[in-house]
Amino acid sequence: MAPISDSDVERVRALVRAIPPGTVATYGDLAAAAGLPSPRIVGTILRQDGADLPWHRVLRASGAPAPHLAAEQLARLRTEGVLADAGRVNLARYRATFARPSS
DNA sequence: ACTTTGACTAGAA
DNA sequence: TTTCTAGCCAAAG
Repeated sequence: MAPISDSDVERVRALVRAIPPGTVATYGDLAAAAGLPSPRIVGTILRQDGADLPWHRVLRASGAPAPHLAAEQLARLRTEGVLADAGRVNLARYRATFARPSS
């Protein structure tokens, strides 16, 4: 399968940077907006090149963060006004909207 | 070249 | 509601 191109990486990085403070996005949202075939790719990219991004605004589809990041991530979100209930954010309320490769 | 891993998800149980 | 399963797909071993 096609390796992740540099342009894909940059596209995802730009999208993450574009998530407004106080809002969040899911891996699936980013994958769709970047035109990637699977949300896993977004995780792979953030693992490799996400250290300098506001990665704490990226959640799973359930509204909960990835398990190994939960503590740190929820703490950071709290400081920008994103409140989590029982370890999960109310996506209906905080989710940022993305322009997708339109039809 | 093959197998396992992982910052995922939707659907079933 | 939660946990489990199957599908996913690039990277790492």
